[in-house]
Amino acid sequence: MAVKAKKQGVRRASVDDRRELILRAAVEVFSRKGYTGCRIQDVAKEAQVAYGLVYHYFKNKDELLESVFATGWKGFLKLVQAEIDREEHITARVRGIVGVAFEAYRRDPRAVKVLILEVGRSPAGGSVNRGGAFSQVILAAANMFKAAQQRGELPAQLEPVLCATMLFGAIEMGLTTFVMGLLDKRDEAAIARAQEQVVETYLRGVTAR
Amino acid sequence: MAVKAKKQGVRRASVDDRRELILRAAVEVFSRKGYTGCRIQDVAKEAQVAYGLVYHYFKNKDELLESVFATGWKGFLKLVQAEIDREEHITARVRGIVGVAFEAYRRDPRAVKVLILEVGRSPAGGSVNRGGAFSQVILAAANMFKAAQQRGELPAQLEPVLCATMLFGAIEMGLTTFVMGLLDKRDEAAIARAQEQVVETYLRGVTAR
Amino acid sequence: MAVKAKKQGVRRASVDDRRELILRAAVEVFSRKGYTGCRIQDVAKEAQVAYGLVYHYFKNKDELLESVFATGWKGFLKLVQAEIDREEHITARVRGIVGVAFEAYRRDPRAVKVLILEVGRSPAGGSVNRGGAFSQVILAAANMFKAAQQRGELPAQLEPVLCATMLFGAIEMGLTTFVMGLLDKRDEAAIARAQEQVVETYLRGVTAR
Amino acid sequence: MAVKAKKQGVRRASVDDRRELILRAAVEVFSRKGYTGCRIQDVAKEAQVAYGLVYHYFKNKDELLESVFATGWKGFLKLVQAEIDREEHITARVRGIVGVAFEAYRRDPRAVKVLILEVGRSPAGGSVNRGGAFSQVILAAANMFKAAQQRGELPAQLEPVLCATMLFGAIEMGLTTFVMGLLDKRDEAAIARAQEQVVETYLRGVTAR
DNA sequence: AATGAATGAGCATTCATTCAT
DNA sequence: CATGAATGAATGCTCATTCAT
Repeated sequence: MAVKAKKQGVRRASVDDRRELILRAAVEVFSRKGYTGCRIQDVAKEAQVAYGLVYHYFKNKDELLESVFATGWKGFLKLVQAEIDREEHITARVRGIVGVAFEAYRRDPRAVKVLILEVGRSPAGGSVNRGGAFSQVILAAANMFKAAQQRGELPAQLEPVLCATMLFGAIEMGLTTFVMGLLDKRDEAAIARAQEQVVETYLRGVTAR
Repeated sequence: MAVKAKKQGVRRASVDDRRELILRAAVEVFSRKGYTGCRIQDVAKEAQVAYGLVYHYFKNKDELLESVFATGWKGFLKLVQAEIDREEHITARVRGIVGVAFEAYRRDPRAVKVLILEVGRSPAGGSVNRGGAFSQVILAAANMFKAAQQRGELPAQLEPVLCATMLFGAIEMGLTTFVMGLLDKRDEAAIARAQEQVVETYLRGVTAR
Repeated sequence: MAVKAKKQGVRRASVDDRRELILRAAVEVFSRKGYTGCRIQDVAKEAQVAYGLVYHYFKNKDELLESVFATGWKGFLKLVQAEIDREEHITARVRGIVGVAFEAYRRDPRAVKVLILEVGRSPAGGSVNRGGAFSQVILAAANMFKAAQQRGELPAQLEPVLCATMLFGAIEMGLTTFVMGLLDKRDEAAIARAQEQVVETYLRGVTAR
Repeated sequence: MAVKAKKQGVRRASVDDRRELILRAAVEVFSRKGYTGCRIQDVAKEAQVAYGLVYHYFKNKDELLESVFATGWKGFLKLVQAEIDREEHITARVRGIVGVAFEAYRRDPRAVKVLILEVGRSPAGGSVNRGGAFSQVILAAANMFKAAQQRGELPAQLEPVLCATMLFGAIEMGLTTFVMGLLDKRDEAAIARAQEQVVETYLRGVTAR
């Protein structure tokens, strides 16, 4: 029985691996060629699997790309949520959130590039979910800001939703500076400085009176 | 000859009208369906001109979309540049730039939506030019910040390029809040408050020490 | 103006020709390969037009095949209707209808083969219309039989709808005998005898008491 | 050994059950989606067996469908043959054949629908066998009619093959009236009347002089 | 300049069939 | 026997672009 369980485990793992393999390949191709340029064939070739297997794991192209977002976003969301839930002063939480984002970029810049450049773009169908995923983070952060206001850690007159969108706007654009090549993405120190400046500027902006 | 000249004048005007007509139609369709979903046929139908006429005025689809950006961006850029060139304290200029962006949104939300959702996000081909257009504004603003630092209006330790990207990030996300429906886009007062908050937060962030 | 009208006429005619050309080609391929085996490419090749042109005139494969039915059926329907409307004894009308069907077979056996072998078969969508077209004839004939009953030309206890379906069933099977090769389709005399037998048997069946 | 035999017996029965199960599922799906729309996967799902198991019992899709016909047809054929072989007047035999067909419809309308809508109508591949199955009944009936003519029960000038095709045409169309919804398939009395009319009309048609 | 019919390469998607487990 | 993952050829359909009128 242990053996059988193990076998099933292996099989399961194998299945997950395959799916994961294709997903990774999709991220790769997607980040290189963008949404439109990404052909299923390229993904299959990149993953070194047969053409039709992609359709074994994903209903269609849209769902595949959807999953790319969902997966990448889910990981990010989880980490961000952990920072949001941290029982600390709002400044520490904001620092944490920015840190999570920059760390993600350092670890897998291509995945972040996809998330940054393609979120909100797509044929009608998918946009809902992606927009939804994005909204989710915004609203979670907005709640965090609202609570902070009630604890007196933040000026009451600020609109929490705007605080949230501006935070992620600052992060996004901070990273975009590297993604677009306006600053050198291989310069670790520059990335660190950018992170610092995003955090400090944002915090001063929302807290200083 | 006068008659002929007049005729030519009329014709030219007519030509420009046609071009303009198609361009406007492209913005319309583009904002509705996004880059990928925008078919030449849709544009022609929207402009109520014949299919092939689009190819008289634009070499191909890419050039058409390129022109959409160029035109929309050119107008925006001109106004932003005017604010950048204004001989005033950096805070006034920043206020001006944010004002220009929000005003543009109030006047033509669809065009702004296109600019926001599609700029810098595109299949390989056009990215250069569009990215270029975007970079242009960033770099112009970066220069403005650098000069402001030299005049002592801004802390010297800030990276000017990041100041610029963060400014536009804040603006973009401020507007995105409405584009994505997180805040009510028909609520004029909310838009005004958002503008105010974006400006104030940003300025406090970069100036407060 | 006359010239212009002529030109337009020519253009129209040309357009109709193209459509017609493709339609004929579709009948040809369809009768050879059946519904499933009929590839758009084959139709295009048969019509000697470009692949995409088929989609210029027909929305998709289904609509093309739909049109094949509609066209073929329309012609048949018109002739049958003429017989139905003839102001004569029911026996003469029935004779006329059978004559129309057999004549159509003599003239274009392939088209009749398509009509006979493919009616009622197809992906869900199309079947409705084809079934509808078929129902139309049945119901028209049923009305004819009902009127005949009221004129006392036919026993009152017969169900008119059944009279109609049985008539066309007799015709269909009479022709099927040749389509399936149970009787020699090149034997003109055999066809004539079959027509005779279908008519006589059917009429005796419904009239004799 | 007894045990083994028993086991084999059980296995055989089980095997037959499995085969039968798949066959039934095929009829089901086939009647719902038609020849083209019937995917192996659908059949497997309907039978609640694994995808590949279908290929243990049937060489390929064609053979599966072939078997559907063969099985359904075999049962029908057997009953029809029994009526054909009955040592009675031709009218009684015809009555019997019609009765068999209508009874089959009452018992399993879906299977009859498949037989009616798909027999003799198919892509090249399978047509031979299916057409063959159909021809078989026709020819058997034709022989019956020929013998009846020799016994003087039927006019000699009738073509026996045509008598046979017309009989099955009348039956087919009588049932088609319900299959196509021209008459209410839930109205038992209507079905009975239809059967009556088909028999009487046909018999009067072929016998009355 | 204006029209829209014609072209065909490109791509997503399906599905019968095989095969390792 | 049983399973369902894996394969890839086949094909419908789209849409940018050209061209005759």
